[in-house]
Amino acid sequence: MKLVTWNVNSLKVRLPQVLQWLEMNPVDVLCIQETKLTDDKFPQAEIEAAGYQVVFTGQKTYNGVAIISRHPIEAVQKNNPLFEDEQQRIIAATIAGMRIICAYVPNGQALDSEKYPYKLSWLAALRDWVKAELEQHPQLALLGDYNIAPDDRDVHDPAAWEGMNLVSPAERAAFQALLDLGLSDSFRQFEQPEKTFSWWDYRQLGFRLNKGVRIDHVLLSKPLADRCTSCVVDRVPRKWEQPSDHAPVIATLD
DNA sequence: ATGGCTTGACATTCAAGA
Repeated sequence: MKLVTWNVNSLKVRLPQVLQWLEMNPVDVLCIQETKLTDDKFPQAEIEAAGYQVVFTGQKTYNGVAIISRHPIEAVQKNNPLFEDEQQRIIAATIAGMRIICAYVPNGQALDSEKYPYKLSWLAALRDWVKAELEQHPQLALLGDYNIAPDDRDVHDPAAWEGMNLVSPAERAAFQALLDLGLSDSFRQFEQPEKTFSWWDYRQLGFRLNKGVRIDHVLLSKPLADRCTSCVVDRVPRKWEQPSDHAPVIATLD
């Protein structure tokens, strides 16, 4: 069982790469973020033609999330019922007995931006909702772009980033609060190469110089974490022409 | 030096991303 998260930064631009990647990597569940498409423009037929089911919720220009699955998709929930939000950032569904939550956490922009308190309250509401979901679905996976680098190991230059958006103590505490629900950062269940990241800036040769951050995560509840045999970042599509600035993160379960 | 890419939109510059 392979569960994947990938921020595609516009599905309109990236659809050929998503289909190419799925052909090379026949996964069970692919959660994507930043589709940037209203639902009437979503390429459902193309994804179904590739042998997958898909559910999605989007809006114009910003945000938008989808779950692509090889298995039947049931009990779809769009957005957090505990948090009124016009921004389309969450879609959840039950697939193969697992509760799958695909989340695009607000970026926050900067600590003095009005988007930063929005990010923190959004994360607090996510925690409350995931807690309730866990009580109903012990087998739960929370995949997405968290816009949080949980640890200094997850930042190419921790000194330069200290106290900044993505690494601030309040954001890291919000991430820890999710782990405290009993979730496991599947990437850290295993020995990993140093300086493994999931996002690199388009500018200033960010990818070539590996100036990145690890902000895309697969969190697993205990029953799923116990079945997890690996979690890796696939850097291959980041090297393609006109890539997303994020790479897919793949968790494999027995 | 807030620059440097990339995407999308009531575009022909601006907002937003991270």
